[in-house]
Amino acid sequence: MDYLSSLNEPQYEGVVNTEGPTMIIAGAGSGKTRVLTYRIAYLMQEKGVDPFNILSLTFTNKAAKEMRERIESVVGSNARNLWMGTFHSVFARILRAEAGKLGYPSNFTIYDTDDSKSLIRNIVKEYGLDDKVYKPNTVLSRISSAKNRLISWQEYTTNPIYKADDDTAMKPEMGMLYKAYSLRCKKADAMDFDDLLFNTNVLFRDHLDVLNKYQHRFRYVLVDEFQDTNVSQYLITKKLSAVNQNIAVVGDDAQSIYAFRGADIENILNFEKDFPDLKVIKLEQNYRSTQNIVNAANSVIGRNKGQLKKTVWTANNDGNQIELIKSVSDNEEGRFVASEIFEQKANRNYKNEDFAILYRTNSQSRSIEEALRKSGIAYRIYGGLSFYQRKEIKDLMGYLRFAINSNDEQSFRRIINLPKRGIGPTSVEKIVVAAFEHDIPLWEVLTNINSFLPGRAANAINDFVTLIKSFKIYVETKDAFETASHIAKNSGLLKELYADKTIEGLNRYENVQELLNAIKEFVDTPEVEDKSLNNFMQDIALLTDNDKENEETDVVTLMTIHSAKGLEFKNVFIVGMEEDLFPSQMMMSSRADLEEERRLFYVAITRAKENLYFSYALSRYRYGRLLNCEPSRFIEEVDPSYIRVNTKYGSREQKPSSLSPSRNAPEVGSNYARNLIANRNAAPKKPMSYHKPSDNFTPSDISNLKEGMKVEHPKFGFGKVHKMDVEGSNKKAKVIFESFGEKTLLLSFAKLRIVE
DNA sequence: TAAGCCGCGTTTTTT
DNA sequence: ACGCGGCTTA
Repeated sequence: MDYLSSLNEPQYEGVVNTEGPTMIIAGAGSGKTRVLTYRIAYLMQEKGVDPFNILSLTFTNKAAKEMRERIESVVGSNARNLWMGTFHSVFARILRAEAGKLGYPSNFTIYDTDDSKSLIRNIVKEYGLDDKVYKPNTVLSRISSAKNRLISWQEYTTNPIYKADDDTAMKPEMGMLYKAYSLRCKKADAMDFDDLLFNTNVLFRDHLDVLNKYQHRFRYVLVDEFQDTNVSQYLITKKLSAVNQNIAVVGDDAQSIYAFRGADIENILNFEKDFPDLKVIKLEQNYRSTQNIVNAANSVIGRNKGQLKKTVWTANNDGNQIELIKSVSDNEEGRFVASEIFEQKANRNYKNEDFAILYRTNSQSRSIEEALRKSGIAYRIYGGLSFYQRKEIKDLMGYLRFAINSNDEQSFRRIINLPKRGIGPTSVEKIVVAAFEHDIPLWEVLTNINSFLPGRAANAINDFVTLIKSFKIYVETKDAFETASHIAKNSGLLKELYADKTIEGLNRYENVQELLNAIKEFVDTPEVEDKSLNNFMQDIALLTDNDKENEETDVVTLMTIHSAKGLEFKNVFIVGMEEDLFPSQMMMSSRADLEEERRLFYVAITRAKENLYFSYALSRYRYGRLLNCEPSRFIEEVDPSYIRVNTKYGSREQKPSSLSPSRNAPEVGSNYARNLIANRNAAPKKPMSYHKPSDNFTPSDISNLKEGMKVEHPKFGFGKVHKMDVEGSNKKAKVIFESFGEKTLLLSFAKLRIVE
């Protein structure tokens, strides 16, 4: 095993210490992936473990794929037989195999977030609830967090604790919605993302024989990015390794950035309790970055209170200081970044692939993208609107999904009147309600439509059913590509797209072709045995754009910091370093959240190997408005000795003072003209601007808040506290603002300053 | 049922 | 800015 000689002491421990529970705390750049790969290789080669008995769980498909490739380069093609993938994909696979035990068909549909939200929207409407109170996002995240803590709807609706919480939050119907949502998913033979984990827990809880089978199959369990697991995920891995106890988790609490998704740092503490003879290994030497970068990162993360003890150090060179680039606008920021890349490529022989531009939100990519394009620098954007989220793709996928699972309500709603066949929302609602009230599957209602919906619409439905039946025959007898192209043609989707000769229309047509190409590729892959559409569709909801192969490789990478986790680049630009953008305004409510933002900052810094840039702009477009920005507090949090101000890009431009429509005269009566006039005539709106970051706006102040106090809110201005609700952890205050009237503010979120 | 107009909200990250 | 949903009208 010559590769073992390249490891340092703790790394070596992490590789060869294969028996019993192990926790590897791995600092950024400490060779974590290396340890994981070698550990698996070691298991296979030295311990003779069958790859079939090794389960390795990651959070992104990309990470899984990368690791598989790295292992393959050590142990060869046998690596293909490893159980390796994201939690969601691995357990979706197991759930399909065991679906019958839970009362699902094995071809159940996986609802993506859009499906979930639109289902919630429908339910809220059906129950006549206020959709401003019960916003799909809010409802879904409440349901999601319940599921991630393994709280079923049955428990949620009977346990008064949750009811009390929801009452305080003025959302008393939440439990009812959770129930209705769950029943509707079940009825549609569908699981959402959280169900994949929740139902795996149910499966292992209620079917000990099944649990037993997988406990023995997975003799070794490895979990990457352990700090990002939620309770639901943790319990699955704990159960699976209960017999053999061979569980290895690898993580870094300093890089936990998915608390918003239910990730629970407590898991690290619980792990020590649940596996008392745990072996803890710390990887603290950073091989990735320069001294300067490592030190800067340490100076940032040191500000967080709750971190495990760990000292990340490096033996690498000092390297350059972080360069701070100031610009006047988001567009200028883009230009500066582009010209710096251009220059560095020329002077220091870097290639495009040596650069990454990281930002907090996907929407920030626009200005950067424009600048790169103008400079002729090849780039690739990760994330954003996924290929699979585009309307035309979702439409075709809707047909494919429905042909496979004809009880899938969301697909049904999407395609039933597409192209138009004279079936409106009224008929659709009647059908869905009929299925629910008679407690029969949707498809059964559709195939017997005459007894439920007499009249004109019934004929149209019957035609639709005949069409779908003909598709189902294809699904049963032909391969995925033949089926999909048949459906694309005969559904009328392709024809409709083809008729659209606008640029967007052509794009959409091409996108559909691209999907068909992907299916063709799937069918032509020799290793794929089952070439049915059914098989192709299995995990498609779990795929994201990031998982597609990229043709061009020498490109600058643009991505959010979240997607950059686990990656490294020689040169990294962290752009949009502005207060309220990064750290995000949304996150500024409590200290716990600020600490998560800080960890995110830490992740961003530690992606860089050689050179790091911070960039901020003094103004930025958002919602079509030019907003004033201030430098992020994070810039000041870095020990100043590691930063220098870049003077090359001293701004020559004037900061734009107002939004000036630089287009041709708008058509009279057009939406644009209307908005323009509306904006001009709008009340003397104060220019919407980011408020100054001020210690006066911290949550600590508001704990002293009392009725009758005069307060200031960064957005609503001055007001008087009318009423306080202090129930549970959700403290709320009703405030009457001078210019905005009465608002109820959740105090843990509100930025209030007590005036007097 | 379809088309057209109007008004509203956007909250950040991913499986 | 932009898209979506709701509402009105043909």
